[in-house]
Amino acid sequence: MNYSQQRNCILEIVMSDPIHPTAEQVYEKARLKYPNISLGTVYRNLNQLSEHGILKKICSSYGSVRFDGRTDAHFHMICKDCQRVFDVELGEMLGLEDKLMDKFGFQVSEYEISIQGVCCDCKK
Amino acid sequence: MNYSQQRNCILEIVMSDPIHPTAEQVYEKARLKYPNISLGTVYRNLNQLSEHGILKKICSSYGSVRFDGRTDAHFHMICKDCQRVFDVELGEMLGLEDKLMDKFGFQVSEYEISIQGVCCDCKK
DNA sequence: ATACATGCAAACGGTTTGCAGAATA
DNA sequence: TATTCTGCAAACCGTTTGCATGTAT
Repeated sequence: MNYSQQRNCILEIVMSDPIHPTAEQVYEKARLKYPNISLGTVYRNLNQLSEHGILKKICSSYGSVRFDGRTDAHFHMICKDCQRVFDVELGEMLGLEDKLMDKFGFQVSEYEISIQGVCCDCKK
Repeated sequence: MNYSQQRNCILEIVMSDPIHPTAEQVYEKARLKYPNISLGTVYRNLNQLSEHGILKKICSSYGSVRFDGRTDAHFHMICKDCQRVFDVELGEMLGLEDKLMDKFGFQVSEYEISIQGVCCDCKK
């Protein structure tokens, strides 16, 4: 990958705020700095960054794919009302990989835990 | 929901074989019994059944949404090579819901654990 | 100079929807 | 009879891609 201003901007947008944005949301933010940036460029860069393991795709049942600047193992909680995605630390899952290898011979490379429910804000 | 032959057939297809089929795969199977069934009908029914909690949607990063006849809590392991989806029993996750409520006030309604990696068949 | 990235616009593919007619209650 | 469901086809929308131009190395 060569350097590009646009990709750098896109990466910063995703890394700097853990809102787990959609491509469209990244596009809107990127346009503040690069008014002519195209949605295609945003998609291309988000995908490239994911393929290089710099970002991670989050697939939720609600609409579009989201992108995550954190690539270490952690949970995601998705609120059914506001559809925000919250990070949760791993804790309980430590040791899981070994168990799956022992029992199934399944070599875990990454995982994604999506917990749906209602967050404390929306519950009010 | 009124009874319908097509919906019943669709439900049986998803329930009877834990392959976690896509809508397209359900469509192909349903056409064996109802050659004129439309893809729209398959989608409508899969979504209705999911909304009623009779089936569950599985969203994988690989292409289409998949459907699961099991609605109790369990893991999914997705092979990066063959893209098959395997069921794994819960085990380690028991107690998670209480922890999330205590710590975040987050009311879990359901969750989906997607573990990506390479299964023992594909590793060969 | 060469490879890579961009903006634009068109294409793609999975999914949804409007409609007229058929099946169910 | 009133409601729900179906098949069909068109629309939809998030995403990808081809192309000519611009930028990085």
